[in-house]
Amino acid sequence: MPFATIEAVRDRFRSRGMRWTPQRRQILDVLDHTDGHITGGELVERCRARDPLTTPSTVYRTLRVLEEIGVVCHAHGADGREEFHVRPASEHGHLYCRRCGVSWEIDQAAAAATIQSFRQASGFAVDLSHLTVVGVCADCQRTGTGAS
Amino acid sequence: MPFATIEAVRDRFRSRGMRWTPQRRQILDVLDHTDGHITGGELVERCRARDPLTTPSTVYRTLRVLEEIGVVCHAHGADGREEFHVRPASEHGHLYCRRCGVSWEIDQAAAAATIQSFRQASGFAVDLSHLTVVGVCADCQRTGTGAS
DNA sequence: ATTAATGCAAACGGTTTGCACTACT
DNA sequence: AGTAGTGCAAACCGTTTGCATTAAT
Repeated sequence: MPFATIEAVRDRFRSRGMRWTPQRRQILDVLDHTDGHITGGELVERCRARDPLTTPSTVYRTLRVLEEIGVVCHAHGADGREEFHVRPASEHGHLYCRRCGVSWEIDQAAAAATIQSFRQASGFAVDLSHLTVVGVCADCQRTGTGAS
Repeated sequence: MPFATIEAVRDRFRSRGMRWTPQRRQILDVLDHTDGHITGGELVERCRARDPLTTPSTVYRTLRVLEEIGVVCHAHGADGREEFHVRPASEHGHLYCRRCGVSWEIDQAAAAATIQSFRQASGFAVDLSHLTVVGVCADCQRTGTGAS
């Protein structure tokens, strides 16, 4: 359950004079079943699986609104595409292996040293949910496949 | 001087059966005068400033080749665009403030704690040149402008 | 009734491609 | 001469927009 409840989000919409529509409910429902993050395209696809009439514009527009009201926030993945994180699911970043392409979540604990070091050095407040760390995972280092 | 010499790169091309052209020399020359990183679009622009006939396709194709032979490598900036780093200019990442939009380089020293913590935790080898850390800089935290 | 949200189709920006032509080796 | 590289224009992908229509309030 990434965010409190869908009803709470609905009320958040209404209290701002925005409307609650079946499409928005659908999107929220998919997000509610999403673990951590999702790209715009993936969200469109998953919505289409439930309702083939889903259109990208509605999905992207809703995502923008959801970001405004603090339900999601977006970062850019290793390939440059937008990646939406559901909040307040525990804030996290991503660790991406450029050899095997697998990615893992970076939770608060794993990022502690990173966040701490930037705060200490320059007072910079790292946004963990925006963090994508690229590199080579332990497995790929061992098997030494592929180029630099 | 981001890389040894342009001549060394030229020889690297030739030794692989690739050709040395005025366009490639131009691109290398611009990269040689680039401090740290540059986007594809910026490179096209700067080349055009010297030779208005420069075309994007040639620039992007050359960048791909340069990455193959290890002269540059690319990451994705905070906005998702490709950012090319010249090597072996000291490897570095970027710190980007989402309030004021300013960005700073993250050098080896500044990244030490981050790199170390990931290596220790999971043996992951962080690619510093691919690292973009987004957050809020000390100044913007103080002046508290804008929203989250 | 009002006006926010939708669906479409077309535009967008950054990057890539097919192809005929040019020019490096 | 042979083939890698160029320039063009058109395609591409993910995302955004204008506009007429629909539907939540």
